[in-house]
Amino acid sequence: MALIQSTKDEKLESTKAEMGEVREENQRLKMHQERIMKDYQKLQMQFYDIVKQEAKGSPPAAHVDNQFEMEESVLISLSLGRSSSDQSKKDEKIKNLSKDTKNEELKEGLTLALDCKFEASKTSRFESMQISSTDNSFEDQPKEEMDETWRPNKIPKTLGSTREEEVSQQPHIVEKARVSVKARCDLPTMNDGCQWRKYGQKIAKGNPCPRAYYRCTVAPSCPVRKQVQRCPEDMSILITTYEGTHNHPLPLAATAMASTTSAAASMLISGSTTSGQVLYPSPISSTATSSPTSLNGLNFYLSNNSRSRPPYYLPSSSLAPSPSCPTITLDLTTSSSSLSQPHFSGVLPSNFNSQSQRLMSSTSLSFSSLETNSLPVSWGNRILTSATQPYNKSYATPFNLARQAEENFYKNYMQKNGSLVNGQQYLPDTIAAATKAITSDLNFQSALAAALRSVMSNNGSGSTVVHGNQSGGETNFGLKMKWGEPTQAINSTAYPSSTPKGNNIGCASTSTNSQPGNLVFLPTLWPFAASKSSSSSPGDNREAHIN
DNA sequence: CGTATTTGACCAGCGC
DNA sequence: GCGCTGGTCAAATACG
Repeated sequence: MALIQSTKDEKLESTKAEMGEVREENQRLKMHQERIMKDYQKLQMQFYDIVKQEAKGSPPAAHVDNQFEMEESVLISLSLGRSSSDQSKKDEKIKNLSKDTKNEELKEGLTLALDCKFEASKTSRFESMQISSTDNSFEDQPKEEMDETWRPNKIPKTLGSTREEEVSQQPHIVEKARVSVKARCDLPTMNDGCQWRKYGQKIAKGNPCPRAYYRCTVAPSCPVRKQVQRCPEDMSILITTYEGTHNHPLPLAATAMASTTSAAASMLISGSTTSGQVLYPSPISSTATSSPTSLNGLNFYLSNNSRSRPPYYLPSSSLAPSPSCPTITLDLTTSSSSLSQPHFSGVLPSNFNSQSQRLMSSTSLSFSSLETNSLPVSWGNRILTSATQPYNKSYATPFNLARQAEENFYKNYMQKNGSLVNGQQYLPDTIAAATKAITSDLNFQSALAAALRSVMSNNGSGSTVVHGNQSGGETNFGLKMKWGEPTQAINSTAYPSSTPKGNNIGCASTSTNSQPGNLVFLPTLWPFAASKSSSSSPGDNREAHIN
């Protein structure tokens, strides 16, 4: 009996102890919550202050803390190509945020920088640019292309014959390019708004991390593939390589990535075709070791830091200098000193009929406007998770009301700019549109071309800095090219031709003869969401885990 | 049970 | 021709 009693006592004691622990934990959580709420309210106050000040026409408060800064850093990219300084970018962003501004010019800027959807229908400004990709819809695409599947390894075989003829008949199509996006992401894949089905996984040579192969499943015949691989140097970095053309309407969320990659690819293509020369890059698509000094929105590197990374840095083995697949890498991981510095890395194809005459260089642009661990919302589900979860409106606390007000503010803003789908933010739109705005700019292209020519004529030594600058607040970008010592001479032949496809993410074709200065495509920007995919939030995308 | 993922097999390209 | 490698297929398996 006494034994039973003592056992009960023990249980009681242990339960009490457990309760105590739980209570303590509860207290800690409460404190944590209070702290978060305080932070939030503080941020909110700052936000309203800024909006208020903006309404008065005065500059925004200088101080922002991390959270706001993160948001800001995202939005900074909205003004890429438009403003010339960080402060002006901030101002721009603030202006953008004050949605009700009557400033038409500002609206134009917004449209230019933000709104993929608007711009798709807006043909005046970039008419010359909007060629195939926006039009590569069902109606305009030849049926054989519609049904065509991705044949990365078969490209060289098709070069000689009908393919080339097709290419010549389709001036809008540039050669096939791959766009890889390098971003920090804890998730198995970046959430780019599309639906993907995993169809394979392979261990690539030189990289212990398996490479996963995905196929777009938004439409059954969609030839778009992507490869996902972790960067072995930093496992938190995810390298996603896109290839192919969506032959179906994209969900808005997906247009973001498509636009971004397309812009990157167009830059890659236009740069190469403009120069009329082939850069045989290092087999490494590297981020530049030199930090850009030009902060005017865009920095374009050509550097010889090829040895700085192991070969497996490449997102795809086939991305090793492939004649048929020039690759550009959007590096969203660089935490540079300037938050607004974009970063691209481009891997251009070698001259495919020669022994590799190499120029140990790569092109790179940085779009790392976010802090190191931050992804655009829909790419990193961490943030998105909070965005997709509706606030519990049953609690009509001042806190919640304020939050709802702010939510509505953003919602209106995003809806106005076509970047909100089902109440969710898709910040890649931001980057995508910014990229597009940049690459759509003829000045940029000409500056790029000039820089390339300059670099070429420099014969691989020294550095060249070219600034394309258009005053009047329209475009302003810096183009910086750093050049190292090429291991071999540049081979000045044109890009090889490849699979002819209008490609919103960089796949397109030209004939063997490059067409200088011919930017051939722009992102696919569907003004509507696909019926199937529009209902799918990024969280709905089922993507397999690597490992 | 339907759909997605896994994973070994297979195929093509390429270098030697 | 052979081996290596990347990419894809498809049967088996897992999952909801």
